[in-house]
Order: sequence, then structure tokens, then C-alpha cells
Amino acid sequence: MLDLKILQRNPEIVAEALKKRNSNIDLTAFAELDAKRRDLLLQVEGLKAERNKASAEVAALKRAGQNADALIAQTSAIGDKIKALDLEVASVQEAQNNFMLIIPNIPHESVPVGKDEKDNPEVLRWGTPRAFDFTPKEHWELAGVEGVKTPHTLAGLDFERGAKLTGSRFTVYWRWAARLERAIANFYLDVQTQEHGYAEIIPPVIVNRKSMTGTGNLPKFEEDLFKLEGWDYFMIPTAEVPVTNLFADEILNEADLPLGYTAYTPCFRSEAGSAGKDTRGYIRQHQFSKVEMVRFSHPDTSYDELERMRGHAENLLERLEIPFRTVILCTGDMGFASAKTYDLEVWLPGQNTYREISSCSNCEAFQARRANIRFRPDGGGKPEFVHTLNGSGLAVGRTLVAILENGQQADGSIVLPKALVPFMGGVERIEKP
RNA sequence: GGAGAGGUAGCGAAGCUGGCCGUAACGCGCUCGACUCGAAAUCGAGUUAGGGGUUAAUAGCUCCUACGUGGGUUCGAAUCCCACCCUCUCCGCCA
Repeated sequence: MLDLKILQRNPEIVAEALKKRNSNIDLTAFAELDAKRRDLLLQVEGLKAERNKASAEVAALKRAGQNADALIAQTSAIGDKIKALDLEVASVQEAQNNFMLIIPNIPHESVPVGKDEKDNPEVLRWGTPRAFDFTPKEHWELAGVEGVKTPHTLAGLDFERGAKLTGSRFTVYWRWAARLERAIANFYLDVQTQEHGYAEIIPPVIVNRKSMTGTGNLPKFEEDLFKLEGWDYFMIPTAEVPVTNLFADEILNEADLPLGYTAYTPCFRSEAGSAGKDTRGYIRQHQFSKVEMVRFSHPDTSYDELERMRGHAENLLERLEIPFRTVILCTGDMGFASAKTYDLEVWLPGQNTYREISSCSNCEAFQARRANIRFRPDGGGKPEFVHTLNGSGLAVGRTLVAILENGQQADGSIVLPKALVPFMGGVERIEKP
């Protein structure tokens, strides 16, 4: 949510930001609502002041043992007017609030203006894609379980039985794949907690509407979420939601900032509107797991924090020796709550392309304002909103895919990154069963 | 799921026979000052947030709102009534 003040005083800044994001939200309706709200407040607050004064006089009379019937009769009509006006204020305020909840964040000045992902500038390219003396396979050819159809695969990712148990875009991991997933998660968590300074959290993976609204997933993107029938609860699409909301309605100490938390959780996305995209393999699933980083920062240093967090994500891929590149999302491609986002994309030789594996964003005070997350400045003073940042550190399933495609050998086996071997109980290579 | 108790400031807690009690008693904590070589103890002062009006102002002044949430009764609600949420204790069930 944006600051009400900026919408009131500098709507042109907001309009400019909306234009850069290709949004068609019209701000004139907001200005009208705000004018109406202020007018109503002026009326109702005046009446309330009048009523408070009269009630105090009644109290004074009664305490003095005098009769107050005349004054009471005179005041009784005010109450009805106040009640009617209060209802009107509430309805205007709700409309205004709903409006504010669907306005996206203002992109930071360093974010390039662009239309879609084709306009995302590359800021880093790390590693050299391996030269293959055979045609590299895609991960589902390497690891898929397809029963009698392809008996020579490594039989790790079982898309057919996932579909049987639940539906499309759900997967069963078998044996080495299950262990590799766990190893990747442990590797990430160990580095994040022991070297990058994050505190590990296990949050609920089901959250309420308030938490979803705090991070900006609601009210606008309800169709992207899985909702529990009979409850106003939702499956989290990312650990960003529960972890960012940890300090909702709380006041932190400035001296404690920045705070960093990491959480390994399953993530659930309905993938509404992505029918037909990435239908093959493990790239786009309804359920996947991810190690997430969330940082709470002082407003003055949040862009340093963003660079730091991006560095943490990049460091993980470097240690796994997987080639990747980092791009800045242009204004047309950014997420709703973000002011600036870096995407990390891993090289997938089977697909001959870079694919997103991490997204690191500074949301500035956008989420903090919604969730009411503040800090008290050193030496006292008024609480201010923190800046919240979140980033994947990293997506575990897509890491597994990258390891498969980058580590594949001519005989179909997979050589694992050295950094993971200790987490795999010394196993260095996945062989055919 | 059943029975009971409770939700008031950073924390604890009073108020709950409706009216100088919400910039909230009292205690703790915190900030500043005094005392001290310094500290402790002691003494003094300060210490919720949001919104509206006025304004160049995030300065003053002023008004409104908030006692878990939402409604109701009343001239007036922390206080009375209803619904819901959450916490704790006991019972039941359970990994």
C-alpha cells in the first residue's frame, strides 16, 4: 500500500508509476472518494464534539444533583445524525481502502522502464555453460519415471503418479531424487544460517486473509492461491507471506535492524492463467519447495540490503558451480509489491535457455504499511515503517532440475556438484538403477 | 468438542454499582536531569497510536477515533446486552 499522503499530494507521481507498469488504474475516482471522506469527517467530527460537550454538561449537572432532562432531550437528535454519517464514512473509507489495496508499488528510480521480460537488462553473467559432445537431454528425459515407456531413465521424478494422486503439475520424488531435494535444502539452510547470518524459521504454510493482504497477495490475486474450503485460510504461495508477517502490528527496535530470516517450506500456486505453459517437466508445479530469505531493514539502507541479499542468492549458485545470469526486472515485468527486483536465472542446457530460480525484491514500506511493521528510532521518537525485502535462496526443485541438466553425462548418469556431496552421504554421481 | 477464567500502554496490573478514567491509578522498564570521582540506591521530569482542520511545516494550536473484533442499548459505554476471534486452566481426543 502506498502512503495516503503521496496519493493526496502527488497523484502525478503515482500516475507516472502506473503508466510505467502498464496499469490502467484511474486515480480520479480516488481523489473524489478522498474529498468526500474529508467532507464527511468534517461534519461528523463537528457533531461528535458537540455531543461530547453536551454529555459532559449532563454529567456535571447530575453530579451537582440538578435536573438535566432538557439538555438530554435537546441532544438526543444528534446521535441519530452521527450514526447515519458514521455509516457513510465507513462505506467511503472502505471503498477508498479497497482502492489503495490494488494500487501497485512505485518502481525505484533505478528500475529500467520496459514492457515485458524482453526488456530486462542483464547485470551479471556467471560461469560458462558446459560444452557437450552429445545432445544434452531435458530433465524429464533424464529423471522421469514413465514405467514401461522409458525404462532407461534414472527414475526419480514421477509425474504420472503425481497426476494420479492429485492432478497435473504434482510430482512424486523417488529415492535419490527425494534425497537430493533434501540435500539441496540442507545445503542452502546451512549456508544461509551459518554464513549469511539468517535465522531459521518454520512458519505455518497455511495463513489467514490478513497475512495474505499484508504481503499484497490479496485482495488482487486471490485466483492465484489455493483456498481452504470452509475456512478463510490460504496455502502459502511462498514463505515470504508468513515470514514477512511475523512482526505485523509490532514495533521493532532500530538497533535490531537489519533482521534476516530464512525458511524452507513447500509453496502452493494455482498457476491460474498459465495453462499450456511449461506443461512438461518440473518447471511449473502447483507444489514446490523453496528456501526463502526475508529481511527487515532500516529505510535508509534497504537498497544496500537488496544487493546483499542478491549476493547471498548468487553465492549459492556459484558454490553449486551452475552457470547463471542476473537481470533487473523492468517496470512492466515487476511484481505488485516490489519497488525493485533482481531475478537470477540458471542455465538449463537441455532447454538451451536461462530459467528463473530466484527473485530478490525490495518492497520498501509497501508491505510494512499494509501489515503495520514498524521500528522505533534509537533514542525514542515516532515509530517508522521498516522496509521489507524477500528473495528465494533458492527454489529447491528448480535447483534439482539445473543439477540434472548441467551434470548429465553421455551415459545418462548425473555428476553432482561437489558442494552437495557431503549432504548426499558421499554420493558423487547418480547412476542408472 | 465440553466446562471455566481472561484480553486495558513496551511489560505487569487497577478501573468493570455507566458520567473530571484514557495525553489511562499503581508497579516495572526506558529516556533526560539532580546527587556521585563513577555506579547503585534515592529524588525530579518525561514516555500510545491513527485521522481531520489550520499551516510552508513531519512546528504549534485544535477536534475526532481507539480498552480483543463487530454490532446493540444510552444524552453519554472500558463499564450493561448480543455475536465472533484469540489466550490460559481443566476434561475429552490425538502425532
